[in-house]
Amino acid sequence: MPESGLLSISDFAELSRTTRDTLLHYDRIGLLSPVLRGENNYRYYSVSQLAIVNVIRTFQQLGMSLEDIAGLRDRRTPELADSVFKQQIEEIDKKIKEWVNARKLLLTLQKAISSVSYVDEREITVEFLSAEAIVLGRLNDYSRERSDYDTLLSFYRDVSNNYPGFDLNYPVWAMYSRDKLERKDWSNPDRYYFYNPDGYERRPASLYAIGYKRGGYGINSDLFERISDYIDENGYEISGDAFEEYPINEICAIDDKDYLIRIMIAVKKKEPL
Amino acid sequence: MPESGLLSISDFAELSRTTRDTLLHYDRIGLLSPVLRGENNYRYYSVSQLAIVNVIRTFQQLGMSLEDIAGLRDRRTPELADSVFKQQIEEIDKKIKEWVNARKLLLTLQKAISSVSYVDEREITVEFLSAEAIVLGRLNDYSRERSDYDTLLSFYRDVSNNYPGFDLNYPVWAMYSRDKLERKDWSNPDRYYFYNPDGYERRPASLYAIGYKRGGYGINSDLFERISDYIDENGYEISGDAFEEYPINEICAIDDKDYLIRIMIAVKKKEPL
DNA sequence: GACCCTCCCCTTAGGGGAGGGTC
DNA sequence: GACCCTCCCCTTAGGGGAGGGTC
Repeated sequence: MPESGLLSISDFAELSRTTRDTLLHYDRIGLLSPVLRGENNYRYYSVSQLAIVNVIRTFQQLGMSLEDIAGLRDRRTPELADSVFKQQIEEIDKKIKEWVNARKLLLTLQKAISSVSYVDEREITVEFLSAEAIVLGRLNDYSRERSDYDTLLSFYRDVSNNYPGFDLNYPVWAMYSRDKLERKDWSNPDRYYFYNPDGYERRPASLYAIGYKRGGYGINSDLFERISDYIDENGYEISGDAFEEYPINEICAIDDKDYLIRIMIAVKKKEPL
Repeated sequence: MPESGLLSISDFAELSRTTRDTLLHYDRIGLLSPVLRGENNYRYYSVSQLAIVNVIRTFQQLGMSLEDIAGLRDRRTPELADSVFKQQIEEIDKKIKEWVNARKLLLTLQKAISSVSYVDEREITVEFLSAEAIVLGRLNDYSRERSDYDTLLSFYRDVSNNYPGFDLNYPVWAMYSRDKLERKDWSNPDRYYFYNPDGYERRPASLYAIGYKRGGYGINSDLFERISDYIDENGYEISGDAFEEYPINEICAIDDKDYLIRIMIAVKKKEPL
């Protein structure tokens, strides 16, 4: 017969927002046992054990193993608890930062996709785009690197070494500099970049001539030609760099025929002579 | 011989901030395989696979199983990715809220402990305390409940039902109402409460006569007497409710002889006649 | 010497029954 | 009928070798 104020295992599980199984496990490993076993061998927990479960659960959330938690329990003093709680708070602040970063990544990926949900690939348009924060690599050195892939690899290594705080989570795109474009040379990108809300550089605010094309990586010269012709024929001139991106890529498409390339060339209206 | 721009498994692990073992596991279960196997059977990854690993890792962080992630990969389209990313962002917002709540709990527990690190238990003091947010229970009904424990249990059930948003993570303390104190009746607490930064009620700002005592739960009348005598002898009078707490309790002490009870009685200076 | 391969065994924190007793 | 018990088997995401080949 349960004493007054004692809780059966299921009632205790409900109030502590855990499961019966979890409490059985805690009892088995000796982490938290009921204050009383009835004559029927039933487990009875006291209300004051609720506070203990909550601390256990919070420490678990933080990635601590039940073994380590039991270790802390056996050595607990006000001084130890004070310092552990302070450390845990710092851990939580780190976790929150990680989640904020993960959120920024997902938002960037999602914005890339939704930005092209109503695109007509046949059209070239001229639009004003506001500045976007990016991480921009060094000038690619094709005299030293064997291929596009090697320059890309150098970019990753560079960012990895020079920006230890930055996750390299974001898909990487290619920039072509203005003078190259004016020579109609779009053979090799000059720099790599990726969008990142914490980046120090900017894809500048400007008018951009924007064109799209379906297909896998690498085959872009025809699209450059189309946009270039459009610029010439519509009274614009190149006024800055070009940015080449794949808003639809292997992350959200299986077949590379479905990939979508977008090239944006900074332009301005030609001054009348 | 590796082709240009391809990465060995260890290099790829380093750049993608995972481990070799993890990549071996992904390959074994068919989640992510290298683009190429060398003639020596070595695994070679391409740089564009980095973006994939990052998405996998982010989904994993969110608690998705590798099996589910592989399922998404096999059905991926821009539309699906768009909606999954949006859902994930909402998940992250929930997680962040959970961490913020865990942080508040730890901070409350830590503040309770550090508030008594330099306490002299023999002294009664009178101090001004500012208001603190609390969750305050209904008036305890001792005609219906069998014991202290039952009233406490009712409190938990009440809060659990009426404040579904609130975690019941915080240790619960006891309030004694003013009129009871004036009759020097400190037999049973009138309400229970716990500190919670989101609570709607307040422990009011006031002068409080504060006393401490070592020992386990329940034996408090001698401390009430001491504080009451101090109030009478030093020209104060009771001006509000009393709050009874155990800043040192089973969470941070093993032996209940080390527990520390604190009673705070709201007082004011007696008006001269 | 540093790196790669394929087995194969091990772990944490429970969840899911089966088979039988208790309120 | 709802709840409790014990026993036993199962899972996910890798980590840790051992034993042998490759750069």
